[in-house]
Amino acid sequence: NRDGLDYEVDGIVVKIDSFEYREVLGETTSVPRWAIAYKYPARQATTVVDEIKWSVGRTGVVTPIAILKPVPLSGSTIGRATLHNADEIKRLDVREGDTVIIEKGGEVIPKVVKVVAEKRPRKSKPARRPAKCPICSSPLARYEGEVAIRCENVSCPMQVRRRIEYFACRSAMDITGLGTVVVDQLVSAGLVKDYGDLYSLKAEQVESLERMGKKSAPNLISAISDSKERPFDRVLFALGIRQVGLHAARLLASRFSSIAELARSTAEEILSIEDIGPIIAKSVVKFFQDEANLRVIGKLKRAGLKLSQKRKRKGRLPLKNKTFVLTGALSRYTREQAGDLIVSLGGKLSTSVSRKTDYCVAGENPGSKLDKAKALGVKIVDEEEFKRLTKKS
DNA sequence: GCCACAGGCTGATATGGCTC
DNA sequence: GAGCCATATCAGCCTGTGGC
Repeated sequence: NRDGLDYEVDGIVVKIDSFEYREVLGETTSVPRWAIAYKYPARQATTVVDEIKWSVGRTGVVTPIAILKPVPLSGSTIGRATLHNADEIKRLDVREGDTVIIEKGGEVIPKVVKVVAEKRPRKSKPARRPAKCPICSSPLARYEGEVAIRCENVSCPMQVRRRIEYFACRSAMDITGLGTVVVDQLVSAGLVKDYGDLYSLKAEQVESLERMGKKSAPNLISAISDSKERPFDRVLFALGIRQVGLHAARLLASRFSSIAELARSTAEEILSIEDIGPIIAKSVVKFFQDEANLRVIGKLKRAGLKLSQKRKRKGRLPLKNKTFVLTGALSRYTREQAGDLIVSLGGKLSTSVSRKTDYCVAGENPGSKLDKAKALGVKIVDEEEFKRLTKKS
């Protein structure tokens, strides 16, 4: 019905006002021009804020977290909720000791919705943002136009730990067995001062750590050694250059064939890459101007990591200019494999759905991205169809 | 300058598997 | 059995980019 309809699935009412006909990937199809999905309201719970803690991330951003009296909500027990930043604390006027209403956004993420003002303790004081880093006591800075407050000490022990964790994480060097706790131990024991030191670790050194033994120590050393095989773009991502995530790292790797070439490049040269703007370009240049970063890269080079790549010959790119979003679990591919496949065939992988998305690949238990894709008229494909699309090459 | 879009960053819980 | 890690899923906020 071109004029629109309302329908109901499992108690969820979807209203479609009208349709239009669009050319989607060579097929003429009808898509809703305007639609609203009515969903169940999020379930809420009431609890008390025991404490507001401040955590330090790898970039030095200091983030407030509400430590809550544990309360069951939507199938899990909530004990913490991010407060995002000092402005959010001010907006909510949340204080230690406050009774608050919480809910799980999208049934996953705990969120403080509001404070129950009438239950506020008499002597409560407004939460104050710290003047010093909670870890290293360095003064905190807040730059004009930025919401975040930052610890500027690049040697802050927490930043060092987080950078190493980031370097080792799955989407970077993918070092199995090197998680938060092991990184903490390595840094505390003085065995590692930066991620470059990982490659000179010996099994005997690791063995002496808590909960490490004759089996896990060699496993960790072997995992670190295996990571030397990660491709150039992953190494670039793992370096932790600010503003350079997986996507930007791939773009840089497609333009520069070695880290030396990238380090020599000017902001203008970097800026000439499509989708890279002045902020990212400046951030890359600044990274390679830092002596400490160059020293760590030296360690990586001596360890034999892939700091260069051969120019790729461009084969057929059947997915060229097509943007994909993945939601849910696929049975034949991990998310990473599916993403790599899309990129290798010329496609673009995105994390959020928009009108510009060409395909939403929906696996088992898809999330809200599928709803959004449907509402925007994005072509939805299942795993079989995804396989056919990628086989066309 | 405004706006839409995309990516980056930080944070959350649950569960299964592995190691000690 | 305890503890840790990996994995999966997503939110919310912020920022960068490019088009108009």
